[in-house]
Parts: sequence; C-alpha cells; structure tokens
Amino acid sequence: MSQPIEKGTEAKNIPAPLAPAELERMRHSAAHLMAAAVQQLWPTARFGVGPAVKNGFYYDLDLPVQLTQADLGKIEQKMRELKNKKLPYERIELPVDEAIAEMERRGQTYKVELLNLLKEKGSTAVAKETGDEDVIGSNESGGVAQVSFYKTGEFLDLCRGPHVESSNQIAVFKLMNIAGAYWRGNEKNPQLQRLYGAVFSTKEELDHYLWQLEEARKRDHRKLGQELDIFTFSDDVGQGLPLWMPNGTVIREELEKLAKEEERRDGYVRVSTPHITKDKLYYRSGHLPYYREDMYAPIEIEGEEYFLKPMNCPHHHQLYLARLRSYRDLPLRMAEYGQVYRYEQSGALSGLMRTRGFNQNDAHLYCRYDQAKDEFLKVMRLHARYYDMMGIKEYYMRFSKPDLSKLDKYVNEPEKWLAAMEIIKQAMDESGYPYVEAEGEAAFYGPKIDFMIKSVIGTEYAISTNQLDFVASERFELSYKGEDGKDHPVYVIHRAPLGSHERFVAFLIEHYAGVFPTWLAPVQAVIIPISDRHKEYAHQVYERLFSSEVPTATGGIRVLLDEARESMQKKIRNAQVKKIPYMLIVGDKEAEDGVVSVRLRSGVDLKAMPVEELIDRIRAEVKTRQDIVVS
RNA sequence: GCCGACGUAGCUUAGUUGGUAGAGCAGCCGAUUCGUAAUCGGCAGGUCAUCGGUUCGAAUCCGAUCGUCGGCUCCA
Repeated sequence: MSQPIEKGTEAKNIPAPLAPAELERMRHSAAHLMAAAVQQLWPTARFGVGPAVKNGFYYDLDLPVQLTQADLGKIEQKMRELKNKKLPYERIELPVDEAIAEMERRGQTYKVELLNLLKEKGSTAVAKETGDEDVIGSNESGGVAQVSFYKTGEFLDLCRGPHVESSNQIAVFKLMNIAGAYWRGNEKNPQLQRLYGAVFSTKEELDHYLWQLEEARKRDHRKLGQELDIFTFSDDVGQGLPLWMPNGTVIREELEKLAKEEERRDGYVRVSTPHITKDKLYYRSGHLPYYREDMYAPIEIEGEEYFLKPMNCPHHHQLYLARLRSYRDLPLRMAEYGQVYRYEQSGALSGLMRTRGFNQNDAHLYCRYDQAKDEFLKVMRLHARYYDMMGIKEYYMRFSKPDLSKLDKYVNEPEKWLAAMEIIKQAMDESGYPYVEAEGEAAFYGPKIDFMIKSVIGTEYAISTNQLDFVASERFELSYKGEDGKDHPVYVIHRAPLGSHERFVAFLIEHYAGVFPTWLAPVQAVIIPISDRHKEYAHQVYERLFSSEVPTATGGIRVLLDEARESMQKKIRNAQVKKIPYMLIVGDKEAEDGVVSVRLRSGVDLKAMPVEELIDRIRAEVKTRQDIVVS
C-alpha cells in the first residue's frame, strides 16, 4: 500500500529525496558560503533567502550591480578561498528583538522583515512559498522569542540550520546561473538576483549532474523538434501557437489513434464541440470570474461576446444536458481531443511544453456518487497502461488539495471538499501507485491528481490532470433520474491522461531523444538503392511496403524511397540523422534474391530478409506498439 | 507580465577599437553509380529581427517594438 512520500512540495524545488541529510546540510552551508563570498565582494549586498534545493542551493541577493557570467567565476574563487580557511559555522542564539537590532545595524532589511514575521507570527511562511528554509521551528500560534543565527567568517545569517561544522566540509560546488526572483515570490515585491549553485559530495557526482544537463540539452524538444521537422513557430502567427509539420502531425495522429482505441475499450464515446462560445457559458461554469485574464479577449458579434474556449468541460456539459439522463446511462464518458486557447503570460511560454493553443486528450465522466471511486481508479489504470507502453518506468501521483482556509479561491463547500477528497484517496490507495499530497493546489471546483512522470534521463514532468468536480452538477444542473424516479446530482471527473498533444509530444521527444518507436516514427522505413540500376527493384519493394496492410494511423507503412543521386553511405547517414527505424539497402544481391538488406538505426545489421518478413515485423511492432529488441 | 541575456542566409555560425558581410551543412546545376554514418566541382541564397536615432559612415553605439532563452509569477 502506498504512503504519501512528501507533503506540500513543489516539483521544481523538492530537496533531493534520496539525498542524505548531510548532503542537504552541505548544500545549505554552501549557500551561506556563497553569501559570505558575495558579502566580501559587495559589502552593501542585502540578502533574501538561501535554501538548499535539488542538486544544490540558491541565494536571493539584492546587489548594487547586475551580475554577469564573469562574476560567477569571481564569486566561486572567493568561495574556494573561504572554504580553505576552514571557517567554522557557529550557531548563535539571540532574543528576537536583539536579532532585529543587529540586522538593522547591518542594513539587512529583508532579514529584518523575516524577523518581524517570526516575532509576530512565529513563521516566515507565505502561502505556497517554497524553499524558505530560514524559518525557526515554532509550533505555537504566537511569535517566537528566540531565534538562531549562523556565523561564517564575517557573514551572519538568520538560519535554523543545521550546518556543517567547517567550510572545508563542503565538498564540490559550482555556480550555475543567475536569474531573477521576486522577494517572497510575490510579483509586487522587488526583484532580486537569484544565484544557483550545484553541490555534491564527490566530483564524480557533479560531473554526472553536468553530463545530465548536457544530455538534457541534446534532447531538448525545441532543438530536436526543429531537426526532425516536427513543429515550428511563426512570429506572424503568434507567440505560443505551434504549427505542426507533417512529421509532427503523424505523431499526433498516432497518439489520437491510441487514445481512441484505449478509450473505446474503457467505454467512452466521442464528441466534437466548437472553438468559440458565448460569455454566458463561462459565467455559468464559474470560469470567467476566476480566469478572465487568462483567456483571449472576446470577439463581439451581433452584440454578443464570444470567447475562444479555454477548456472543453462546459461544452460537454451541454451535451450531457441535451437530453434527459437516466441512471442507466451512467457512467457516461465523453471524450474529445479538444482544441483550446489560453492566454498564458508571455514569459511562461516554452516550446511545446507551454503554449497558448493546445489540443487536449480530454474527457468528462458523468457518474453517480457511488460510481466515482471506481471510475477514478479506472482512469488511473488507463494512465498506467499508457506509461507502461511508452517505457515510462517512474511515475507518481500528486494529490492536490484545497487550502480550506482560503475559500475565496475555492468553492466554499467544506463538506463536499472532504467527501470528494475521500473518494480520491480511496481510489489512490486501491491503485497501489505512489503519491504525494500538495496543499492548496486544487482546482477551484474540486481536488485533483496530477501524474508526475520521469523521462529516461530523470527529468520530471506534470503531464496530465484528473479532477473530481462536485460543482459542475450544481452550476449546470447536471442530474439523472434514479431508480427512485427522483433527480440526483452527478460527479464529473475531468481527465486527460495524454495531456495535450503539445506537452505530451514534447515529453516524448525528450524521453526518446527523438528515436521514436516504430509505431510513432514519422518515417518508418527508407529504401536505399545502391545505384541507378537498382531503382526498378527499389520501386517494386516500395510498392509492396506501401500497399501492405499495416494498421498505422496514417493507413499503412510510412516508407520513403531515396532516389537522390548520392552515395549509399550518404543516404544511410541521412536516414540515421533523421532517426528512421529501418534502412533497406537494395543492390545487385537483393534484386537477384528478391530480398532487402535491413539496417536498424542502432547500427545493427539484420542482413537480407524477404520483404514479406519485414512487413510482418513492422506490422507486429505497430500492433503491439513495442519495438522488437535486437541485441 | 517582471528581471536579465540574446536575435547575422532554411540550419549552425565568423565578423578586431563603427569603414555598407564570410564559412560549413541543407538547396539547385554538373560530374561520379558507389555495399552499411558525409564523392567531387560549380551556382544561388543575407534590406545583419523590425522601426527610429547618433554619426561623413552602423551588423557593430542609443531607444522603442517584435521574438527567443534562463529564472520569477501563473497554469481552469
């Protein structure tokens, strides 16, 4: 049975879960070491917070200068100097008022602010704030009287600790990058310079981490997406609005075919809805007041306002309402790969990972209350089927709960929240999949789970979201006639296991490093005639492959014939660069024997093979969506 | 949206302290007809993101706009 493994965490800043406590202590101490170095270089520096994070630490700084890459080297050098002095990390406890006076004397206004919070509230935590490690433990609701500091050389920092004893215990570090960050995570506050550093206990680990970063760069879907002609953007079309090239469109179609097959098996029906809708619908759904700023401005037609749809749910609800529903109709599962538009902040956009227009693997399940747990569980199992198929070995669920003290942000119905959360919890426990819990992350209308998945190089992504919605049934009067002849409300489950095409394809590109399994490969086979005299035979081979019965989304094997006047070696190279699964060499020997010589992109030579055998092989890979592994 | 960096042919990029652009790959043409990751030669392609300013002169300096990237914030 699974247990929550972490609470209230944000994916990006999770302290490395497997790191021993000493490593985290070392990272935190490295943050102080860096701050000490910065203080020596810029004595007027003011300090924000500087916690340990995954792979290292950061420190938020208010400096008189804008740091450049060159400054990182300078700071790093100073850090080494200080490290080698074997500075002790000295713990000092002070009454809070004395602490405030001391920090005021040093001009550390941010620390003073934190101390005042500690004095008044006993905590510096702000809602959803992460990485604030300078909190002194206090379970009382009131303020704290005593706070602790750590002194490293001349640098004195408000800090709970713990720390290493001496600076030379900080093993290997490297300053990574500079970024902007708002003080206390609030965009109304001043922006500080955040310096990230990596810290590991051995050089090998640091090197491995740097290698991982390098590998991630190589796999970046924006780079591969361009090299493999999967998608593009156009300034003239607009920010965040991807254009899918033919290769990318193939991948979308294969994913959509997969979704249709799996959803059919799970009893879904398919629907289609329009891209624009009157404002009225979104007032009714309750989205407009919450999300108006995140929607494209309305189009006015004949005195009415039409919005580009930011989600499909209200439309599906209209379909639900189009006729009277009986308990016999439930669960009703409506699926649609729905195109939606959201006006995301420009700075949030990132390749296909974050776009303003995207196509969701959406569905809404309408069910009786007593069916909700099983339906939710079934959705979880569907996720797992997809992940197994794609070789995604590591995944867990993030259970997003509301912050019930903030009912302006969430629908104010505490009992319903609790009931819905209980259903999800039961389903999670029954599923056996691991999960974490996150407070204050729920949708405004209900709790949700996100599946967090890890690509083969360990990059973590939140791809899909599943929500249990108890609000829609009231807002839209979604009900059914029960056996008792009375109307009953339904639960609505929102789910999108494959997320959006945009984000999922971005994930797959990085996960596979562009080496797509045969069923997803935009081009599955290329025929390479050795010289002009083999073209006729090559055409025969092409015809047989092209017209073979293979159940791809595009209606047959995706095969090309490379007739360019290039050397065979060059054509092989071109196919390798494009990561095409099968290279079929045809020359004199093949033409004579009526076979093809098969080279895999792995470099493996399968030698000569009858064309029919090759077709059977590709058919098997497409049908099972698993590549046949050759060692 | 905010802070910072960046923006040279389809792609990757060179271009000293300002003196109106060079290359590789891709493309096209020609020769080569090749046995498992690049045959050779030629041609063409850039209003240096856009607009404005400073200057005798701007890819180089300044400003605005658009876009990209690293973060922050956000993510129904």
